[in-house]
Amino acid sequence: MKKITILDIAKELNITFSTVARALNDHPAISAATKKAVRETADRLGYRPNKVASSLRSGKTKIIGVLVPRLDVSFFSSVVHGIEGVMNENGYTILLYQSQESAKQENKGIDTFLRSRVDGIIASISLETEGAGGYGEVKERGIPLAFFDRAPQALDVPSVTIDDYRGGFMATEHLIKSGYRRIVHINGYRNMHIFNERLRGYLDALKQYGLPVDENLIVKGDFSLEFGRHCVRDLLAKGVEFDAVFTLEDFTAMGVVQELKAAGKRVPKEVGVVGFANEAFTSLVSPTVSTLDQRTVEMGEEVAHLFLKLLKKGNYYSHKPEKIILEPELLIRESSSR
Amino acid sequence: MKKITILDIAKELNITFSTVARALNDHPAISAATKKAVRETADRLGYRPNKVASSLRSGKTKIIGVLVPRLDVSFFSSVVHGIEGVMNENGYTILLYQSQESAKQENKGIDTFLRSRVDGIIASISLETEGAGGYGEVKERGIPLAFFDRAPQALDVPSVTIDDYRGGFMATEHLIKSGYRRIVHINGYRNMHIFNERLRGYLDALKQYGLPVDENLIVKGDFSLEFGRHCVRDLLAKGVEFDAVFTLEDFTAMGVVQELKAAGKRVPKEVGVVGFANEAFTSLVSPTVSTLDQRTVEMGEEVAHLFLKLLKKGNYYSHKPEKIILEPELLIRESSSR
DNA sequence: CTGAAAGCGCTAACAG
DNA sequence: CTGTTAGCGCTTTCAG
Repeated sequence: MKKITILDIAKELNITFSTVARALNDHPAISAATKKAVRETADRLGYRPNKVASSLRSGKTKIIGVLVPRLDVSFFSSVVHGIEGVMNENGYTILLYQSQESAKQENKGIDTFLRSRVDGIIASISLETEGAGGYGEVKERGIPLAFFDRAPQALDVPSVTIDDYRGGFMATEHLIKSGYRRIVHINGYRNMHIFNERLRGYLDALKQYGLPVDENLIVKGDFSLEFGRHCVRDLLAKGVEFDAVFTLEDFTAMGVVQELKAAGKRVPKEVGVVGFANEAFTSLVSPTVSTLDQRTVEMGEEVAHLFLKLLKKGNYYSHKPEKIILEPELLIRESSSR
Repeated sequence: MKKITILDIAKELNITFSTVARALNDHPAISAATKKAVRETADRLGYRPNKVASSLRSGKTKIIGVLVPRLDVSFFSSVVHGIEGVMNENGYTILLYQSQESAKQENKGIDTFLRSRVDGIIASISLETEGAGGYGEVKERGIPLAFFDRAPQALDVPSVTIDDYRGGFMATEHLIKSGYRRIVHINGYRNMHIFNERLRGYLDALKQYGLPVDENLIVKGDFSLEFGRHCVRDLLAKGVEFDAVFTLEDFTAMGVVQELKAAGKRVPKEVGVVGFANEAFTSLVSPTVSTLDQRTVEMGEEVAHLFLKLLKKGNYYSHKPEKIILEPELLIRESSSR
């Protein structure tokens, strides 16, 4: 199939290609008759505008780069689902890249986006990213940039996050109010802001309710179901007394529940458990697991809207970066209800 | 920040831009000294090659369009994870589009990809797609195209799917061998090939083991946890006798288990249940739910590899389309073990 | 209302 | 080994 360009349409109609271009772009200074004729022959010939050419000329690609750690984590795929939905409605397409939680791979992604001349980048940083990572250059170049959930503190750009401090606080407060006193908190060993915030919420809740902070109850490690099981085994083996566990995310919480069951501890009767993320399984397992909802799809839609709003304003970096903070929702389920 | 082009580098070094271009592309006929000088000034000036320009000129974008129903379904996000990983290693970037299960939206996606001059398209069709949908044109235009999981039967192009017939057969056979006799099958009301295949597997297994086909035991509808519950309620209300349920996917199976429990039926003692998809929750709930694993990440990697292999061969459509069929894995868990 | 012409930044053939 | 030249298919001024 021969590639059809505006020149072919022009020849067909004995007009110039610039008239064709204008007709196709619905330029006001073109007669309705010409427009109609152009559109008809365009359809007849199977013409498809070449976005590559128009991008080169106009300097706009109508493409947004989306850089996330990994798409097989439901949190991220849900957010991307939200972003794509909104961007698509507004005429943008998504160029997708996964950092696989690696800073090096993340920088490759940024480089690819820069070469691809995306109109902007929406990202959530990898676990390895330090400081602003490779995003400093993006901002310096004046390319619109926004973050969701995992935003680098070192860079002052728009973002949409949830209030992780509140999340940590709410989870802990809820456990305290339910009568639990020795609350273990399993956090990540990485120095990531959102993790630190959840920890800070945990600590402040203890403080506010007059409970002592016991370093033995604060565990750091990677997050996984297996790590949750490991923590419980370890705590029990060490003879550390505890009556509740608040974890950084749900799979760890699930591991905690499983291992507690295996050790003959009743949940929530003897030990209360609260996770984080509202993974699908938390409402299906038994006992159902209390957790914090992170409003994933909404987060994606919000960051897309914020981004579009700023794009329209023009001069993306001339305004004070807006930072939207969503309130997490505490879902009290069986694992912490006694 | 001024945009740096090869011309700026050329001026800086008092050579022509074509030498710069060749140096950057590591052309053999350029002296090592020139290459070094060019690379250094490129770095110093913060040069980023413009992919838009090179795509326009070369006719290759190094972009693959990936069109999936929705990314908030873990099956699809896992496959896309696999596709992106492999494509990325091979220098391709992913342009992402969601059909949201709508044929109209799917055609918009195809149109966008065509305009974007993607080097190829990997897709899984929407529930609404009839015949070849908008993909016929893609093939006619000679643009490389491959499908995973949901491939239109009307179009003879490469694909990677699982053997849904085998899946249906294995699930049913397993239930029969476990002593279940009156096996309900909950299928979708849509006329989708992979669903029909699972049904065919179910029917053939019954036949092979000499069990009668009872139309009352075959239910069609949408798939969701709620629909699973509804089916069980309905069957019980109608007084239909059954001792096992094989569902089209896992959420329906979960609903079945929940409703059976609510009705005082013991799973798997009185009723066996087998799902499809191996969603994360199936191994975490109680009883754990037997299901068929669809090898999602592998499916993504396979389709990407197949695609790349064909791209390299050139003349994408001159070979007989390869159709890779992966064997599903039956995961026998508590819900069907008695 | 339409035409002419320049150029976005690069690739690649042809010359030397 | 390096330079010259001609586009890729569009957008966008400037003319008429």
